[in-house]
Amino acid sequence: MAQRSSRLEDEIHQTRPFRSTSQEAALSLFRTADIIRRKFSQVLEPKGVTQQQYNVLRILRGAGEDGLNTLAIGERMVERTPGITRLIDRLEKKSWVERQRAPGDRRCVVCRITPSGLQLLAELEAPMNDADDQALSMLSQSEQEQLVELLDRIRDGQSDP
Amino acid sequence: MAQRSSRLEDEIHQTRPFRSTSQEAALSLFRTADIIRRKFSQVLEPKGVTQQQYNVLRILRGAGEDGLNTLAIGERMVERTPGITRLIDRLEKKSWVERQRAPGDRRCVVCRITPSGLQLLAELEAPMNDADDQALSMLSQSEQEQLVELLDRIRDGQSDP
DNA sequence: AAATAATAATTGACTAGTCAACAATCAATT
DNA sequence: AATTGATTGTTGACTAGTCAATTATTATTT
Repeated sequence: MAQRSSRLEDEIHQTRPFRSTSQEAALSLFRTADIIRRKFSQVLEPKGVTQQQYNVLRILRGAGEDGLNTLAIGERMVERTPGITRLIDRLEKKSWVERQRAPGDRRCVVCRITPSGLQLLAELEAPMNDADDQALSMLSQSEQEQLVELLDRIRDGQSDP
Repeated sequence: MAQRSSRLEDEIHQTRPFRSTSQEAALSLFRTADIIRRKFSQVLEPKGVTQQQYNVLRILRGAGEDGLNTLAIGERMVERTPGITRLIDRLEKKSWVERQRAPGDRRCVVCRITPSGLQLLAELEAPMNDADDQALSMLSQSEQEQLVELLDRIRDGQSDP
């Protein structure tokens, strides 16, 4: 078994080696995700949007004029419903989203993106695409595909979330 | 160029294909990290520790009796200092950590793990090791190393954070 | 020695994610 | 028709991460 010296050990000033590659991989995953998250935030913050808000706006753009209710938005995100409710509170306050009690089933709240929300997304499209590309630019196309495949298999293999 | 059908597209009910593999990879990274984070939380929550608190406790165990000041803890984490301060407030409240103004430089606050903090880490060691291993168990050793290498290169390639 | 700058840590105000409890509405029964 | 039960969404209380501003101490300069 090769005794590889680890980049991550230096990064976090860790003196002891990792117990296992699985531990290193998990930590590596967390740190990499955090760093890329931060990069995206640099694009979004000047516009006053957070990453989660941006996600919801894109989901609502995809839903079109029919809109989506709160639970349905939650299904498309990792987050639980209480968070979504308050997140949309803030989007509504900024007039990027509007809410309306569903006429058919008055328990449901239909959320729709507004024209100014669409405008915001349009302005963010190019810089966000650039951010994606830059964040992964050090990997070749086939390496990126390799990465996606490994990550897919990890998510696939998680027993019962 | 192969038109691969994407697992992630199904997962988030996305109707349109990803704009690019880099976009898919970034999203894949976020979702995978979140899912594994959640798995770890299942081990930690019963003990009343959060993941960040657990990280800080391990850092302080590594520092030994000399302890570490607040800024030094921050350097070993992704987080900024204000977060660390309040995080340690909570660890102190639960008697897992103690703080003391440094005698030499009274601006610094030295944080040390307590015996009950060490006890907690000892109890968590085995289940956390299992969680690491289970989370990555669907990948072979060499695939895990491949993943670590790809992730290292991504972090390495981020310009100036 | 007094004034200024630099450093360490904290507080305030915000966004966010989580769980538990709750309110409102709809569906199904009796 | 009135009660029970399920679904949908919200609120409360907590942990967390972020930025800007502040305090306390130390270092440097005049």
